Amino acid sequence: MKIASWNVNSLKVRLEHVLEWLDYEQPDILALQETKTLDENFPVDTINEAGYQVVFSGQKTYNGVAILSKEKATDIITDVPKLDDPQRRILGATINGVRVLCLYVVNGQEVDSDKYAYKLEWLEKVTDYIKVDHKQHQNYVVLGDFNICHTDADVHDPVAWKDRIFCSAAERTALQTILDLGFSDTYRQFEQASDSWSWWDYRGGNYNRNIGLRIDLILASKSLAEHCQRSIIDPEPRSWERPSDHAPVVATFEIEQ
DNA sequence: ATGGTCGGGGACCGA
Repeated sequence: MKIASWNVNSLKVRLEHVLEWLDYEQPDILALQETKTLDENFPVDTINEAGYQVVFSGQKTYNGVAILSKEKATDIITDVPKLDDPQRRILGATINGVRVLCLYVVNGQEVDSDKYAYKLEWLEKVTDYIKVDHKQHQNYVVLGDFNICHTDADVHDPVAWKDRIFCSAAERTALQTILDLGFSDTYRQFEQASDSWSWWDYRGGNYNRNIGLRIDLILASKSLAEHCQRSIIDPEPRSWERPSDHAPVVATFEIEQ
């Protein structure tokens, strides 16, 4: 079972990229973030014609999440308890017995800003939900754009980024708290090349200079993680014309479907 | 060599 995640930075602009990528990668599940698409405008027919079903939670201009899957998604959630949030950043679904939680974590702008406080509160409420929901679903994947660099290995310049947004102690602790519920960062289960990033700033030719961050993660529950055979970042679509600033990430699990 | 959205200029958000 191949499970992927991609922040597409507007599905309208990136639809052809998504279709091209689905065609060659053939994931069973693809979680999208930053679709920036109202539900009534979601390209359901085009996705269906590509062989995928889809569920989504969108809004105008900002945020928006979706889950594409070859098999049917059930038990859809778009919100978690105690988080009354108009921002569409959360989408949970069960597919082939695997609970999938797609997250577009709050950016946070700057440490100690109002948005930073919202980021930490948002993470706390989502973590509370995962803790409860995981008890009912052994095979569980939390994936998406986390907007957190877990360790200095996930940052091109840890000195410059020290204690800044994405790298603050409170953000890293929040991510560790999710991992401590029994999740594994599948990417780090395998030996990886150094300087491997999932996001590169559009500015300054940063992709060609390989200056970036690893902020797009696929976390798997213990029962799934022990069957993870591969977890990679596919940088290729970042080199395509008019790309998303994020690359897709992919994890493969050897499990009964 | 800053992109996307909304809207029709430029502000806002992003990471």
